[in-house]
Amino acid sequence: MAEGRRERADAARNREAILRATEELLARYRPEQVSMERVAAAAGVGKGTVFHRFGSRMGLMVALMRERAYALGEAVTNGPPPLGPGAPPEERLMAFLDAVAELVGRNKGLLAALGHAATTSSKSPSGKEREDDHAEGPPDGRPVYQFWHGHASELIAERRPDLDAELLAHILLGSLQSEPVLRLLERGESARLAASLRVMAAGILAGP
Amino acid sequence: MAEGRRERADAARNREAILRATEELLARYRPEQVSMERVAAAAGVGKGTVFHRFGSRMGLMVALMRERAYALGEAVTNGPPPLGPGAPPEERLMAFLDAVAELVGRNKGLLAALGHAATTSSKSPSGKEREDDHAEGPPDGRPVYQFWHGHASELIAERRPDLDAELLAHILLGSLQSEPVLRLLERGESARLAASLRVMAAGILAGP
DNA sequence: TAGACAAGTGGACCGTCGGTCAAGTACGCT
DNA sequence: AGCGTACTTGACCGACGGTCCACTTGTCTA
Repeated sequence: MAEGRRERADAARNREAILRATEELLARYRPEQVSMERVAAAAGVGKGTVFHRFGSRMGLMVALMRERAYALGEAVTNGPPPLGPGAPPEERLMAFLDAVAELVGRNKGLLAALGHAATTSSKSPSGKEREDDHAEGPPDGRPVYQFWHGHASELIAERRPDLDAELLAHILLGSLQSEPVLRLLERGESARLAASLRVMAAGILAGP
Repeated sequence: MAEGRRERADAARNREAILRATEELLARYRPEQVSMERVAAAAGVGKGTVFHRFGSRMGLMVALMRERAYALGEAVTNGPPPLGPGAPPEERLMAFLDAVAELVGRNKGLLAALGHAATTSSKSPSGKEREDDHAEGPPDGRPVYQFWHGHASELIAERRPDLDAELLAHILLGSLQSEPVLRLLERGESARLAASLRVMAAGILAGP
């Protein structure tokens, strides 16, 4: 891949400005109050530019999420144990859940915005696909959630092949999208979440 | 409570028509495509009537949810074991999770719509509160989710007072709001969900 | 350095949404 | 029958996500 020519300098500058503006607005206001128009205004560009760059509200949020999740993705695939390869599955899963809880805790608004974007924009009329190239994100090009889910799923399956690892991983990770849990995170209690996730993971992995 | 006079006949008829229309639309279309205007048209009433009766989109969805959850609420508080009082906590929790998974499975669209309503309507400008009286729902007047959470939470705490029962209950129940899990339910795999919820619950309740 | 062409930009515009409201309608009580 | 009031209605509102296209600007070539 990686076809086509380089990105123009002004375009890159604007992309950055939009991302940073979204970040700041998301930190200051509730996600549904962060409209694309407000983002554009805060970034000092026209609304059309935002859509040109990111395609849709969903696209913007995903791009921001990828950026945030990049380091974790790297650590998981290439980093040192216990997050990276090498440690036993249960330790890797625990470490991973800790890291995810902490990451989500530091980015409370974004997860909610992603959820909001997912339900709000019932796919743009034309199924355009932007933001596929030049993507920061997990090492491969897959969306953040799928990467996380795949990882957790594999770790569970490795230790307990008798269980429904895919679904269990969804349940574990799904809690991060639940409103009450998000509210908790907003009050800075991500350590409490991590502890409970560890309890659940331990319960699952404790074998027959 | 229960003050004021009785509900007028035409009002009751319309309330019923609106509820049934919402039900049908939710079964046939994705939640974000079920607009209040469409509901009104399908029910054969004006849009204003829908808002007069239910206050907001959220109010409508909550009313529908209450109606659906009424039987479960009854069974849990007054019914026979293992769902009702009498059985040991772990059995009650298992039975409850089974029942919830099945209920949610039969009402896929509604949960998603509730989530959508929660993020979409950032509370109506005037904080009106309708639908507080004449509410079917769990025996008390509390919203469905709070009732469910309270119940699961108590059962966990009863068996494992050393754990963070509140949070664990949120995580368990929160999975029902997660998109991937909802998609699974849409494909009729509620038994699979129930099984995995049992695994998690067992994992939590086992031990010291 | 000139100039040409693609890439990028901006904001008026569109359809739709959730929600409001004032004016009209009809129920139920006496 | 007649009255008060609860109920109904649809035009209306502001805001949203998303589109469009005339216009500007960066960059590549000669």
